[in-house]
Amino acid sequence: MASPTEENYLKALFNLANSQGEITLSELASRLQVSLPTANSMVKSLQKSQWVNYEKYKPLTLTAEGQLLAASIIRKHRLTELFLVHVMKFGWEEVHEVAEQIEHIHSPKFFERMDEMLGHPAADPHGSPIPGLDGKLQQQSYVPLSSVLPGQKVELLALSNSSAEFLEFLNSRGLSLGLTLTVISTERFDHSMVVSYTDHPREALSGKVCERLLVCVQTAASAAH
Amino acid sequence: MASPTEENYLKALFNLANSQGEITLSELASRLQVSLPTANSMVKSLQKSQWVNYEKYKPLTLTAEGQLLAASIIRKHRLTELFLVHVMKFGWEEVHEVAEQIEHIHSPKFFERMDEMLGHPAADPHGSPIPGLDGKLQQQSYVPLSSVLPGQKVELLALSNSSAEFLEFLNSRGLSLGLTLTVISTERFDHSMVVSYTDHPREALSGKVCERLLVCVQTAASAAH
DNA sequence: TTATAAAGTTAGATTAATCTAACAAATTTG
DNA sequence: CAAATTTGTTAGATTAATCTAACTTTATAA
Repeated sequence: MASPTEENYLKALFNLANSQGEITLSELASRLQVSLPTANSMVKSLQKSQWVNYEKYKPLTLTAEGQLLAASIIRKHRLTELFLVHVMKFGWEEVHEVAEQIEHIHSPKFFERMDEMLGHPAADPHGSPIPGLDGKLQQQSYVPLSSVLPGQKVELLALSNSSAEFLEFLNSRGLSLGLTLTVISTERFDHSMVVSYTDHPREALSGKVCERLLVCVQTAASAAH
Repeated sequence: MASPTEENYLKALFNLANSQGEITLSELASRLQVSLPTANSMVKSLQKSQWVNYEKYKPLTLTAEGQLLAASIIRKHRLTELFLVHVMKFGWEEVHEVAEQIEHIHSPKFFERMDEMLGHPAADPHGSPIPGLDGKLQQQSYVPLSSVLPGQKVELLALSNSSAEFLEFLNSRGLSLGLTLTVISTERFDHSMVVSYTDHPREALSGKVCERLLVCVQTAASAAH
């Protein structure tokens, strides 16, 4: 069983690998705010547990087992964030710190219940995908609403930025995550768009707003569900 | 800030004090499943943090600060148990282990939200009181329904035993925590009772059931709310 | 009331996670 | 390509939480 500290190292390695490919010790150390020798000795001990492939002076990689474990922690983190926001009415800005703690709770059931209560979400509110139980990251296929062509139906799934004001604005227009939007027209002039959705047959959104709304173009598969 | 380990020592001391008065080192050690020297050195370090009064060979006591901290951890534990059962639909038997972990989460808001969502409960499902934010234990005034006289109005607040079968039985009769019951009559013969409550003007409950239902006799104050 | 048992203490070792100082390897660059 | 810089490693120390072994104090009881 990994300690919370070890779990943080695995998480950092997973995130670095998914954004940079090659992982160096110093990147790991600076990400975790520890000294190089500390990271070095921890990496050796993670190797002993078969979670990390380590050779002197070589870049670091996670083993298959390490990836699975890391993904499960990130899954717990992102589920927690969503749970705090949607079930417990936290603000987006407040959730990270708490989620950093709750992600280390050992209880499959606790997180499966969160998952159920949230309706098995595929991504967190910032558009970062939530790994499945198999540790696989569904590749995110979000695009900003601003890049969608007129006539298309899309699902609003995430926000690229979620300040309190922006959220209030969305509330005032009846916009919430999960909603299906149909693009009616776009305006070359200022990149504003007119869209329709539940109870809103014609709503104009500024270009700035459209860039911040992350959507998924509906496929046959996603529409069927 | 107390580590999770220190918090467990404080919690054990609080619980022992509330059930035994005098606390000896060996009681503490055996409660926490650690050796005497381990408990001894931890107690010294808790003394340094001003949470425990310690003198060689003397019984242990918590300082005022220590009591407050211990009560806050127990509060978090019991709120978590209730939250897991009522919001996340865990079974009573499953919650303890998870609550032992979650009680160490540092986030006042997280637990205040639980408290709100649960309607500021005064006791956990086993009738153990939940300390308030001030660390005070409201003295529990629960009595088994079986000891209530006919004509009295009571509030169902806890269960002395909560097996799955018992809970199913309660569900089948529309009985849930928080409900107000009026005792219509009691039967000398088998200690069964007839009570009325929402949508159930006349329900007979066996003596066994009545012993397991913990209720609070309504006062003017509690009824007003 | 002294001998034995129980409870508490001290000393010293271990493991995990961290650090600084000193050194070595690899990489960058003049 | 050799010098300088960056990166990685080793050695050795520290703190928290734990242990066993040995010893002391307090309590029990013959």
